[in-house]
Amino acid sequence: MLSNTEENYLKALLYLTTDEAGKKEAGTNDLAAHLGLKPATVNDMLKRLKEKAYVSYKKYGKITLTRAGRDIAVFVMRKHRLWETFLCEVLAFSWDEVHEVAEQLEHIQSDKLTERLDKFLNYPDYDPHGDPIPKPNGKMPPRATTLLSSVAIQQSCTVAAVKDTSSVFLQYLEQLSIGIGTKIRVMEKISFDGSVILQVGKEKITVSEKFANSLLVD
Amino acid sequence: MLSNTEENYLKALLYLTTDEAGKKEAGTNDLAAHLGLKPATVNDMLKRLKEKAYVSYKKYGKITLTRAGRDIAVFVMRKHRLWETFLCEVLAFSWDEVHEVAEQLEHIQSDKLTERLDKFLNYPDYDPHGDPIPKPNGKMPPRATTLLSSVAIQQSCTVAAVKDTSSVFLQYLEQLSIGIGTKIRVMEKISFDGSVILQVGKEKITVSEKFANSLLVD
DNA sequence: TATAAAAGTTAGATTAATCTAACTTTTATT
DNA sequence: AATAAAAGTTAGATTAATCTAACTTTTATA
Ligand SMILES: [Mn+2]
Ligand SMILES: [Mn+2]
Ligand SMILES: [Mn+2]
Ligand SMILES: [Mn+2]
Repeated sequence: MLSNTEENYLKALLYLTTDEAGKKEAGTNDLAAHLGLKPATVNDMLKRLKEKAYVSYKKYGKITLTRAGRDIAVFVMRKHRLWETFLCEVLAFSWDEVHEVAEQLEHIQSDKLTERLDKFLNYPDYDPHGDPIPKPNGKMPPRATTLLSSVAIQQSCTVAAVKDTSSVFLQYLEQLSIGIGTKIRVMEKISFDGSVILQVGKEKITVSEKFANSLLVD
Repeated sequence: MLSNTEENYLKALLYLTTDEAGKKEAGTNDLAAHLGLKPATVNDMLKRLKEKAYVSYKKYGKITLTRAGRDIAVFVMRKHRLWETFLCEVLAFSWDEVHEVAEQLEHIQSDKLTERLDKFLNYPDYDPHGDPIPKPNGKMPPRATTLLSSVAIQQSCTVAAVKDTSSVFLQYLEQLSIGIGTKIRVMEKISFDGSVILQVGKEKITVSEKFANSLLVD
């Protein structure tokens, strides 16, 4: 059985080598930065994970997850997102508070618990941030890919996910009464700095380009 | 912040030095046996816990929890029992399956989670085994103390708690349709071997002395 | 292409948690 | 009280996970 630490490495690798982080390959430094560790530390751990056949790489080369490694990482991600959903929907946590606790809960080892939790939550497809929750077979519901910034003027859309899950951003969204499912109409784009003027409910608000690049919509 | 391991030592000490285990004092060997470790290992850890002022003892002497140590142990126990209750009541686990998972969940660090869980469960006083759940202030609801074996003939009583939480016993109780709250009438006691004949619902059943010493009643 | 910068690796150290084997102190039994 | 047994401690080793400092390889750029 894997340690929490090993699971965290695999999860970080999954993140770094999938769409989310942009790139398809990950190196020692990327991992170290993502996990808040030193490259030397990561290098040691990678040797162990390679030994156990969870990752694959050659000296000085890029790192990829093996099938076994990816399966574990996906399962940890499944647990993380199910717990985040539980915390929000059942225990009334706000969406900026759940991540830290889910980081711990994702390591609880009990298949029965995971499956019962999934059932209790009525088999959700997305977590509170709009991220897809992997199914028991490892398949993922489709992830929204359209950025708010790419929506044409006068078009309407629905918030599907947040690309940035930092507390500051999530709390700002809260303040603007924007959440998953909120309808937004793009009114105007300012060429000068990329700002966008949106219609949200009865309110007209102006947001930055950075903001418009951090929201995914349908 | 304490490691899971340290929390387990403190919880074991709480158990060993309270009513439950009979004795009031605990030694290195007791602790080692209870935790499935070697005395040498426990000795090392005790030095660290003493250093951190969670336990108190002198060389070759008996060990006791300090106020700080006991507070932590009680809080871990609170979490353990709340999670067991959650697993049974909300996720439909049976009472012989919850302990193992609760052993993991009891170490999740989030006061907010604990308090929200308590609220969600409607502030339960007892866990699925009839053990009292400590309140946030550390106070415990009263624990049942009457053994089924001490109930007089022709007296009726209600099952309040199990003294033995092993799977075999819990599953046996299940099979006999006996759970917390079940009404039992003591019909007869066999002097030869201490067996007891009980009336449970419409059934008349005979149980061993060991059995009668493992159930607590009101 | 030569060299500097970035990325990755190795060596050596530290801390927590565990073990075995040997030793010391306390307690129980003759 | 003497001695045997039990309980507790110490010494020395191991493994996982981390670090710093120094070194090597790869990549970028002048
Ligand atoms: Mn984690
Ligand atoms: Mn999430
Ligand atoms: Mn535990
Ligand atoms: Mn219990």
